[in-house]
Amino acid sequence: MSDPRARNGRPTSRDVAQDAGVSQSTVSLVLGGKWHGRVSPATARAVQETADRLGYRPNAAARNLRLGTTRTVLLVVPTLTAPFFGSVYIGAARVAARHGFGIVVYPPDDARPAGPAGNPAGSPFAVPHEAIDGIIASSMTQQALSGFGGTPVVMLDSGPAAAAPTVDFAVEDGMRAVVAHLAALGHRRFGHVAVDLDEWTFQARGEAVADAVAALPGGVLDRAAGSIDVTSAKEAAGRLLDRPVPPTALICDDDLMAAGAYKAARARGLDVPGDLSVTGFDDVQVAVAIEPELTTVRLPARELGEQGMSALLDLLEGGRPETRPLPVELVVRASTAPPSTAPPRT
Amino acid sequence: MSDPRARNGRPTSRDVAQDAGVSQSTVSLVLGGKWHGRVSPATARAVQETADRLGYRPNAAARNLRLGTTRTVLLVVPTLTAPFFGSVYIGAARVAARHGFGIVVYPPDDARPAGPAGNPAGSPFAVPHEAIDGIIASSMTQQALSGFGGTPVVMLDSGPAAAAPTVDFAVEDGMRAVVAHLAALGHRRFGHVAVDLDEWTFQARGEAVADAVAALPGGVLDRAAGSIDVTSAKEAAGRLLDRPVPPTALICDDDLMAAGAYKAARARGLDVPGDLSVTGFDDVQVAVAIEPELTTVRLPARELGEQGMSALLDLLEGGRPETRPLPVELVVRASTAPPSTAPPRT
DNA sequence: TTGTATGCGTTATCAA
DNA sequence: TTGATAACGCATACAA
Repeated sequence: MSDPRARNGRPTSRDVAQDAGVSQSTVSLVLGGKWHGRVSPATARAVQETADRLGYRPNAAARNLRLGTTRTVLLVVPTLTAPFFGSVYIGAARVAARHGFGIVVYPPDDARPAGPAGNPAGSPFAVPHEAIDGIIASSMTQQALSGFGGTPVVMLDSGPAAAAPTVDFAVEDGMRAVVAHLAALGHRRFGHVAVDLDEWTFQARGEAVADAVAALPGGVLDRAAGSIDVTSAKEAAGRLLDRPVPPTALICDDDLMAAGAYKAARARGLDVPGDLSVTGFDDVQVAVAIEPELTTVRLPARELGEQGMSALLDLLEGGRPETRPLPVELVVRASTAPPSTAPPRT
Repeated sequence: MSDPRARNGRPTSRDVAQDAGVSQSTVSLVLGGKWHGRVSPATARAVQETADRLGYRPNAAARNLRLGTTRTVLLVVPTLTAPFFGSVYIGAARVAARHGFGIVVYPPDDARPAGPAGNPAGSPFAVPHEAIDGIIASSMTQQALSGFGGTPVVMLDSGPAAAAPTVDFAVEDGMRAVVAHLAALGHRRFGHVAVDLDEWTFQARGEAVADAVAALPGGVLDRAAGSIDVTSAKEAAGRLLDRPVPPTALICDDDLMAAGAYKAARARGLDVPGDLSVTGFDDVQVAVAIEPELTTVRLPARELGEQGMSALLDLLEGGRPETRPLPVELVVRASTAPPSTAPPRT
């Protein structure tokens, strides 16, 4: 016997064929939906019925092997604990569904499978071992991209310098809009609460803030970095607030960090926005959960997913997808106001 | 020619064999890591080198077909926009990795693929068509479970009545602890801001609150339902607060809803916790992002994922996994205090 | 209208 | 120590 595995209880198309008294190819034809004019309606109906009765479900591995395609793409995201990526998924899944594709999500997080037992780590087996046609990688560092082999990849929110087709946000526009808004309110002394991650989007945000403030007569910028959580952001914001001449506005790289900035302000008896203006970035749920509601930059996450999937589809068909940065939108809410001390007159 | 598809540029083990001047089975042995004592070290090294040089990656579909197993399980979650499920994933992925399994996430959300083009909707092809060994379904309604065919399933947070092995939280204990905490503070008039979803966990929460309040001398309970978002929760809480005799404590089914309750209170000039106590459930990020920080019930999400994966592994090996509800923990923070008006003395 | 034969790329058995 | 060979389940070209 050369059959090493326990024969799974699942019926095969052969079983269906046998039970229905037809050949396996007929079953394949019928269940594949391409029997019209090739199989008699009566036979087709019979086959369909036996398949249902037996609870037949095609073996995906066999089908994939035969077809050479899985109509499945992998969405790789840096984390699942940020609601942002849920929206990216929804956008991508919608477009995918329209083309008969499925999407699975693969968050590297901290727990990568080691590959099938018995294989040395670092072997080609160590990468996600699902059968997929392509990959959409969102907001990853460049180095995280290694190991995808020859699989077609579209990168999201990873900057124009990426080694693959990419869809980006116009984050620079967003930061410029933030600074302009704050400047119009009268602010000149800014603090940038930055994310301490080596990803394009945060670097771009940082540079845009620096440039915009530098271009502002009398503008001065201070900066502190932290990780994307409330406590770390509170500390970073606190450092800025404790300077001899503190900023009158805190520009945060992320909405959650803005919540931390609120806390730093409150701990120092500062009112937001009366004594300190605060802005966020992303416009996720938390922006309207905190009080006062946050002035922030809305990132069209769903659209990012849509465009990313479209680009990948294009790529899979041999095209060379071209994309433009997605426009972002400043959402002014209640966390920004004129500074309490008059700005220095020039 | 019976090869309908474009031969993908990817090298096969045959290519490697040819290039290395050995047979395909030798390549398989070497790359499979089981060549010790069966292939000469020199040959093994040569094969390994050619494989690397050619960038060989094994075809997952073929391997899956041959092995009859994919060492991949599907984690099905109701949504990806709630950070809770990110933690569930991490837990499951950790356990999976230890056993050489991978996990992909499948959020049904609103965008299901329609199945390969040409197949009638509702056919067996309409389900997630990846090749997987098992399914972990978290916090789903019972009906969403249909269509999984004969694939082994473990359900998470879906109640003991589920038609499959299940891992649950002791949510009733959590709600009892909340009511006890509030009662000890002196509260007697409670409002339950409930989630308007037909999932076990919310039903259990509602019943536990009702029972606990009923068991409390002088306890009265009011109730309003809404969806899991700030605005809806604010409205629901507002309805409770506008009663002729409003509650002195609002028990929310979810942390995000508690944020909405804060807003309803603030809109009515009520101080939290001075005039109104508020509690949440889940203990996700937002609980410490809002002010005052939220008294809530911590759900060990990661552990849920771990236990779920362990149970599935057990199931896949033919076992009958037994699990106990996971203990939850009341986390007292700053949103609860004695009621401002003395409780009615009995 | 239906059945037979073939191959997808891999792993495992067996013979050399 | 190595190579030929079969089989996994399916979709298709082709023959009947």
